[in-house]
Amino acid sequence: MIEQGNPLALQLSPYGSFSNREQAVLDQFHHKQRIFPKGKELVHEGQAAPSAYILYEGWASSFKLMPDGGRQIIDFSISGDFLGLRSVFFRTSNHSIVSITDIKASQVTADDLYSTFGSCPRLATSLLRAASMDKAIAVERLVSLGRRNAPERMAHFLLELGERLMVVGLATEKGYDCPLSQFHLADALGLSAVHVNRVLRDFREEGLLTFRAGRVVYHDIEKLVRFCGFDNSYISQIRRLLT
Amino acid sequence: MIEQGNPLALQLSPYGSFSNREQAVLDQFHHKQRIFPKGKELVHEGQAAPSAYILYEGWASSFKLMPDGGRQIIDFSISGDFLGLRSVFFRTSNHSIVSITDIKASQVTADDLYSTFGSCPRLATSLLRAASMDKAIAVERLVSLGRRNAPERMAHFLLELGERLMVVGLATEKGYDCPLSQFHLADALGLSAVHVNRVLRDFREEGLLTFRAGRVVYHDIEKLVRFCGFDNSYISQIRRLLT
DNA sequence: CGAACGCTTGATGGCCATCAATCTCTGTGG
DNA sequence: CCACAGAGATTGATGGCCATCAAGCGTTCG
Repeated sequence: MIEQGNPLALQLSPYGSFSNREQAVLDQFHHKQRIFPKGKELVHEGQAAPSAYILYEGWASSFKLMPDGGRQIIDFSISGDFLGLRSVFFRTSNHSIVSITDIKASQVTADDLYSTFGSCPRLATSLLRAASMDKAIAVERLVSLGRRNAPERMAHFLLELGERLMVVGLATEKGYDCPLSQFHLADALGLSAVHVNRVLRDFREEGLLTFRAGRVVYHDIEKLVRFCGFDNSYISQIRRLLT
Repeated sequence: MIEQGNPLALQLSPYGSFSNREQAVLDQFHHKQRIFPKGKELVHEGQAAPSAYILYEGWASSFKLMPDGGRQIIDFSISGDFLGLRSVFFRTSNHSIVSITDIKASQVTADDLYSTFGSCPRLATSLLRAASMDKAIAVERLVSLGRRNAPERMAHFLLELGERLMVVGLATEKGYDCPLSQFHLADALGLSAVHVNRVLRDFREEGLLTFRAGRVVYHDIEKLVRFCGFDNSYISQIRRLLT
């Protein structure tokens, strides 16, 4: 029942399988996809953004700029994620969204969404659940920034990312490809890029994991999990249903 | 059209006025309210929580406990807020919710919600919007923890709280009553209680604001706003429509 | 009246930001 | 084909913000 080539369906499918009609709506979104180049600003903070996006391939980041030029990355988006859902309900978004790599995405207007809500209420519920998980991730990031030190933050973040990528088939228990720079990590974890570098070096020297040349390789994933107290239940609820 | 005595209606009303029928549904929730004592655990992390709550009076906090005994407060809930919406869609919640004061709240079951969605789709949309704003607040907290120092965090937090309280008529431009201890502030802002104390002392000595004996009094609110770069647009969208 | 809780202030130290310099790699234009 | 620029990675030195430890105070409540 699940179309393998549709990551959005993959992300939503754990919440129940879809009827033909619902599948058709999902595929309709899927076929409207376009290509956006790396560095393209999809949503600008403070500006009206009448449409959202479904991301099918590539990476994007949502962030907020500080008056002093600093940047706080709220989240990274990967294959199958919804972008800018918030900006559909409010007039303006409170953060910007920019593609990190070239991406394939389809634009979804507010009207698309509202009509979907009307004709396929179960899809609406699925969306709500996806949004809920979105918030769960934000909560975990909050905990990281508030109560974990730099190495714990890094470990937790990289493990979480791996779990999310595994849901859409882009990671194994060995590791995953990751186009993020150390600056990206720094801005997401509330650290300086210099310190990110040191933490990654320590991880390498202690045989925990290697992040190099755009690839994350686990060396001792269980030690990592223990070290930062990673509990994947908020993500694996999904995976358990998939496999 | 707005019933003055129903804070939930007050919080949702900015998104459009309600029909009689919708108002009736809201009032139905309103009349099921019960009293819970201070310190009551409404939702326990990791446990099934089949129902959510609508808070009508008093304060609550949602938080996550760390393995080392530390605590990260995710958010405080005030009059009119929805509690544990997440735990309705997932089997388990990823954080606990405990009342800080005695509270009046009504329990809302998952079935209540689903049937509301069916009969009053505009209420469903209102809820989605409320949840969206919830996330906006989480995002602001993320930015605070990631990129602001202690005094900026404090100022931003107290201003945001004031704006939220003003929406439900519990704050003026002079200040507001606030039952939070310095430990609460510390656990929300990712600081130690000792440092919270020092920051508040500095605010007092510099004539910015006074937080004492359960009351926050602004002395120079504009300087505060400038100091931490507070932008209330994500909350005031609501207030502007109310007044 | 003692205990518990929250608030307050001082002293010490560690984590991580900041500044600065070097190195690699990639792409680009002369 | 090479020189050059620019982005990202790496390492060292210095210092500041804030955690931690410790002690004393006021208030509330059983």
